[in-house]
Amino acid sequence: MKFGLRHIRYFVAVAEELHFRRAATRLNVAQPAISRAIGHLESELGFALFDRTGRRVALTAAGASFLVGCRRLLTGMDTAIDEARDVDAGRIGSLRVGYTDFAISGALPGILTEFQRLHPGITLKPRHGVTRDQLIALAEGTLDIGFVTGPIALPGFGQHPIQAERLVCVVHEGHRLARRASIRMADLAGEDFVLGPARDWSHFHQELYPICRRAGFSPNVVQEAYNSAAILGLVASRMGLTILTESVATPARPGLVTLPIKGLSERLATVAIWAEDQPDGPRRLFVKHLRQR
Amino acid sequence: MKFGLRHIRYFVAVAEELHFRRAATRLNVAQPAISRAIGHLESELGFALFDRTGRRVALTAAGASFLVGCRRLLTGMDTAIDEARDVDAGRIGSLRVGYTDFAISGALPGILTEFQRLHPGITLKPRHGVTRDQLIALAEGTLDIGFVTGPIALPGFGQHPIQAERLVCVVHEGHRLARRASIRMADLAGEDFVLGPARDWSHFHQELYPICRRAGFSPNVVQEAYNSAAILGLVASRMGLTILTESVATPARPGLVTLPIKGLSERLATVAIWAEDQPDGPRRLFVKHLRQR
DNA sequence: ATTTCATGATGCCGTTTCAGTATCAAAAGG
DNA sequence: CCTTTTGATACTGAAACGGCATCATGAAAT
Repeated sequence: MKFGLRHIRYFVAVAEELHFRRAATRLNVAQPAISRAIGHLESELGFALFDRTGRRVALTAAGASFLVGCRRLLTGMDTAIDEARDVDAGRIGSLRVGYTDFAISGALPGILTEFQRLHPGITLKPRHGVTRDQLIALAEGTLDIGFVTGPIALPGFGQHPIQAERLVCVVHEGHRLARRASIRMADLAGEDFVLGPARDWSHFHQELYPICRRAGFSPNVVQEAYNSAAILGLVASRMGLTILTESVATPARPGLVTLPIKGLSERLATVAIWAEDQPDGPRRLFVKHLRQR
Repeated sequence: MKFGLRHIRYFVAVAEELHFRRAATRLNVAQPAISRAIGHLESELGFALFDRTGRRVALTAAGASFLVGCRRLLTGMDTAIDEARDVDAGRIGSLRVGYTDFAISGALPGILTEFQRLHPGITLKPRHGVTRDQLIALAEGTLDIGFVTGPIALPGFGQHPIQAERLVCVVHEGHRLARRASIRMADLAGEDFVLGPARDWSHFHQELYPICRRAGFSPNVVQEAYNSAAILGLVASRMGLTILTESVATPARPGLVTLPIKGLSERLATVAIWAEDQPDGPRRLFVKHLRQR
């Protein structure tokens, strides 16, 4: 097999035109080049592709068979290139997206849905994880992008702000504060708190504790629960109250009352974050999508 | 796309070895040729196929995608060539085979069955036709090979004898000759004959009439029927008697008696025949098969 | 830390391949 | 019989390609 794609292309052109000169014109090449290429191809293959009887050019049976193979070959070549190009540009591939309880209750579902619509070739692989675990996974390369509680100050990571939500207080309906239209942080001094575990929810705690301290107390945690749904369940079970973001607490649940907190300017930020030294395929498109929102 | 199959082959080799030098060795070329070919391919494609970080060579995501396309391409190329070669050699294709009533009752079914078993890639297309029509179809190129009543003397046609069958007489069971163990041609003088039409069965008639003349009579044809089954039906209906070959008459039918003819040395020859100026694909194999029987 | 080794990239040169121009030969058409 | 059309061939210059020698760099060994 001592011939190249060039021979194949010439052969297909001649087979379609059944005319050497027209094929040459179509290929922007002189006619002798075609004659030689076809001749070479035939001698390499060991059988004739065309019947040149007089000035009539016709495919032989073997030529007709070879033609379908060659067409498949050329289109296969094109699609192989296009697909590889798509993979290179990140338009095809998979993207592992981490999320926290706070992120998944906010803007993230909309972001993912819209991205999926724009880039159906990319398989999104969402996985739950607290901020700390996500940061580790990003650095290890087992996660492509994380949605975590911010702010984060780490070198080598790219970021984009997603949301900054007001904190609200959630109490059970029998609680002494349940009838109030709003509260102040100072009202919560001495109350029993239900929170996420300090180790896993460290970023949330780092936001919450200074706020409490400024209001003159330190939260008295009587129960730890491992996700926001469990926290709300324990609050409804009258184990205590909690502080969460608006979007987590907002879907009203029976037995629970959500109270806005007056005089509290702090908001809980959620940021998208990624490791800049990791190879970026679909991630680039995703970040671009975030920035264009 | 300014690259050839050579680049593809080199790329696949490097992708499989993940090592430029080993790939070069495998391809029996020097290592710089590989470096340049891959470099050229990458610059043509516009994206990297390999990550060359240090002395480690790894496929990029795009390279991995391109690799599967390239493998498909190469195997596709090989099968395209093999298939075309098979078509050229006549191992794949179709063969239009004509047959007469005499041929299809004799050796032909066995020949076709055996050929089909040996060459499953060839589609046999049997079609019925009297000798004259088959010869015309052969000359026109609408038939590849004919099984006709011989002998034929025509230039430009190849032939091969298939069978030479004894002629027998068929009478109805009530006929005056029905009890005889055998007859002679002279016994048939004055009898009513049922034969195929003179126009279509001309070759058969050309054999039969001289025989009758030599026996001292000319057959008195009272009915013409358009195939051997119809002839036998009319004989059974007591319209007359007929003369056919052994294999046509042998499957005994109720109401009919087959009589050997003594002193008759002539046999009815069936020959395979083909037009030598027609392109021969599967026909060559078929003729070879006939000659090897 | 320094040396050594392995490995891919690059410069240079001779060979091969390839395309363009001009021309030929054969067949179809008038 | 002459003209036109069309594929094949000869020759020439350019581009592609491969091999040799060498360089640059990163990993392993001391």
